[in-house]
Amino acid sequence: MRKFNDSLPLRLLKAREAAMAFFRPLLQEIPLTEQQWRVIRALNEFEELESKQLAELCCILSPSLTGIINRLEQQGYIKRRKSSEDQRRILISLTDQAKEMFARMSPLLEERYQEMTERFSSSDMQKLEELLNKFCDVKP
Amino acid sequence: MRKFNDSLPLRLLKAREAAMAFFRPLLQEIPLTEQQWRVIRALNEFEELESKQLAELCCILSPSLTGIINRLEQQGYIKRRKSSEDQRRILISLTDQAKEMFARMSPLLEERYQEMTERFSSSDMQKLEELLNKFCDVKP
DNA sequence: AGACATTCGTTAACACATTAATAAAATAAC
DNA sequence: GTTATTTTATTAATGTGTTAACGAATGTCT
Repeated sequence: MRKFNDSLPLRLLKAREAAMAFFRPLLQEIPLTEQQWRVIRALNEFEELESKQLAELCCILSPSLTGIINRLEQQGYIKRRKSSEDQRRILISLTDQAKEMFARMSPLLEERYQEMTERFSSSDMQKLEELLNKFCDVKP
Repeated sequence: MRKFNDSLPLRLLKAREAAMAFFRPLLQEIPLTEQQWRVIRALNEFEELESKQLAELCCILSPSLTGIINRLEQQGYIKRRKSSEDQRRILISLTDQAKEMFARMSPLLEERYQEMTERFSSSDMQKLEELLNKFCDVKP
């Protein structure tokens, strides 16, 4: 029988923790949670998104996203508007305040990402990313 | 600038989801959460553990573990006793009921693990595990 | 048009994650 | 031996993950 530590899900969890250790300190200074940053990062790239698309991109389930959106709106980082064609859809985008904050923070986070890559190994990182991508397509 | 989807933490998150998709259905039938199963799995291997060791092994922070332990005790899966030398320490072990349940479920889960490995690629799996282990040692 | 099912966002209920603070026991300092 | 420090588990407070259920808006079908 496989030993406890050999479980893949646990290894993935630990690896994620190791990665986040590089970014958490910076995010805490703002302060923003990891998920909040993920949402802001997605909105920075795609300008305006529906709640559903945002959930898909960020891998956040809609009930969680509802809360995250509310808190980000409260903090003045995002704005929401209803789609005119489909009154169910809600379109979300960054405020100017959020764009400024993102412009200030992203170089610092990018720097940490570089440091992480170098301390690991640039080629191993590439190989790891490939394997992870391939593994994500494996379904039961 | 790196594109949204290229973030390593996000890839690790997605990969973990892909892996859990193989096991979740089985665990839900018991029913047990993923974290509860991780705790039971550790206790099955190490017989009796202190709360602190358990947290370390399972990558669960102690405040979370307190709740998990309480619920597992309520369900009759674990028992706790105080260490006689050090009255702070709490020793935790599986009940007979839990051992039976584990013996019944673990072959089924092992089977899913095998299926997951085959659908991915046995050699890629091995390579992935190596890279993950190496990555976990990278610290800021 | 009116009954029907679908889709989207939300709420509800519970479990867990994270940080800070606390209480109790053990250890170290003096 | 009493005080200060450290260690261990817990509680508190807030944020997120997960499943089920709900209500409103749209789409479908006759």
